[in-house]
Amino acid sequence: MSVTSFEANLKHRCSNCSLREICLPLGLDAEELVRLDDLVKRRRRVSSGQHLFRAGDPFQALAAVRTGFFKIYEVSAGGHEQITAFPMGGELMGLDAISTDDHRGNAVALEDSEICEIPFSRLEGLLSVLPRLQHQFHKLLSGAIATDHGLMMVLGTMTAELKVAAFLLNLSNRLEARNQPPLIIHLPMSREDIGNYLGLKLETVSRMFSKLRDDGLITTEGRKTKIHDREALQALCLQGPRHI
Amino acid sequence: MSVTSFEANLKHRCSNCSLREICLPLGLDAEELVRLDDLVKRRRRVSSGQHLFRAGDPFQALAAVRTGFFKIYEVSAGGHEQITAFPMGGELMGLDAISTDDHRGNAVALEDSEICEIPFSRLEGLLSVLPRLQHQFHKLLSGAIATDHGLMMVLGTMTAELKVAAFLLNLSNRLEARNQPPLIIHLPMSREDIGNYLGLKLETVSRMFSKLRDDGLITTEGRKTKIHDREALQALCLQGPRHI
DNA sequence: TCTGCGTCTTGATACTTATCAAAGAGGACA
DNA sequence: TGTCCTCTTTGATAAGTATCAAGACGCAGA
Repeated sequence: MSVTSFEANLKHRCSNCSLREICLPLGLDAEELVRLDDLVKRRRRVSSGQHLFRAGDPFQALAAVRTGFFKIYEVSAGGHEQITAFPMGGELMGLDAISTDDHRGNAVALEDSEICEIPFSRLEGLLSVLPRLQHQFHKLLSGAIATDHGLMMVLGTMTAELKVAAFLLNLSNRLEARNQPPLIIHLPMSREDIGNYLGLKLETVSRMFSKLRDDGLITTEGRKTKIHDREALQALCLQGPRHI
Repeated sequence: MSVTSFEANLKHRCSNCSLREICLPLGLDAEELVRLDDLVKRRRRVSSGQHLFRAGDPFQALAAVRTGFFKIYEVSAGGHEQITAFPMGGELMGLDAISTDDHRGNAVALEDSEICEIPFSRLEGLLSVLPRLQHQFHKLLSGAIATDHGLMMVLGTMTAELKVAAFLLNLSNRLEARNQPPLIIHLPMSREDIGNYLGLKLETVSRMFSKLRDDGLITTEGRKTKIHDREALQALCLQGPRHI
């Protein structure tokens, strides 16, 4: 197993984490942060291509992405795979497992990554005594639902071109929320992964990248994508197919 | 406003509710049930076609469906609507609003319905002192995420015929979980609603109903649908498109 | 640097679903 | 009971995306 632990030094604490405004610590005071830090002892590296958990694994802990990128996919009874999320820094993985005590999704690192492990039963204990942490946790759960609804909207109402545009804008916005350059996107996932996520085939994804490039909205260099006209991308998503 | 209150008599208590094994009360003892009942004072009727809440409304309470059927739809910035759920008895509405303090979705009753209103800030207070209720609430939130992932799977991987088959099976399973006849489905939503939910046009939905009927899997009589061969429907969903 | 292999792009064609159109069925209300 | 209106079904055609196929590109390892 290439998933290794590394020491919980000062750099690896919620109180110092650059993602604390996005993740569980949001809104906590210093004393509460200590309690949370005490819980989130285990930080782990997950190297590119490694699974952090698989469907059927017993659920014991949530995982927050610290650095890197993951993909979460589920496999239907019929064997079809569907990627349900591409979690990045500050996002929680495993929330859907609370209801069954087993993981439903599979989590794979798309690049060398680090995660913080949050033992769930201990977290629930802490929630009871830290109302602000409880509320923030509920906000994160609720936000995950809202995010999923956003993807449903994409899957249900958009054409291939709009899906890809919305996908790039989504990444751009999430980078911006993390104070990273929002217009330079290094996609860690393949065209096939993007297609799976968006309900498209990889060839169609590739064509739509080409179309957006030909229309001057983006430039592409393999997986490195630059957004040239963010407003036009947004307008495209807003207005929908041209004929409407 | 046709949303009216009715008295909280004995029949309208979590402890006597036929849905208590599906809803928030699951796993609570008698004493805990009293505490929850105390919270869920307000029961309301919502007549067919009425909105219970709209996007933008301040979020103050969750709502549990007691009887009847709702649809939840969201409107994108571009004005496209997407139905994200058809909640029925025992299911919570408004979970996605916790993260923003405003509702994102719109809830409309598809038939005369009754709901239980759960003031959210008071609920959070109660969760802190009732660990079992807290855990059940987290399970319901988590289950909502898992349900959404199931819909993503449908939207992203299935053809029109499979989508409709999966939709009917989903309803059938939910009826069964409520001890209602699982093979007789009275659809309270239009073909257009079903299509919106599944990412299809209403004509396509109609054609797929006809196809399933011609294949002997169901019979239809307007919105009343009977499942004749549940196993075949399940097999259809499992195996995917014939050519695979 | 060269080779090999997986990923990506592009093209031609087939298939699925949307669109446009019209007729039929069902329910609400007078 | 009859009429109106909405919803549903069905058909013909168009559009969008998948499929099949081949070549280009890029990266890892020799």
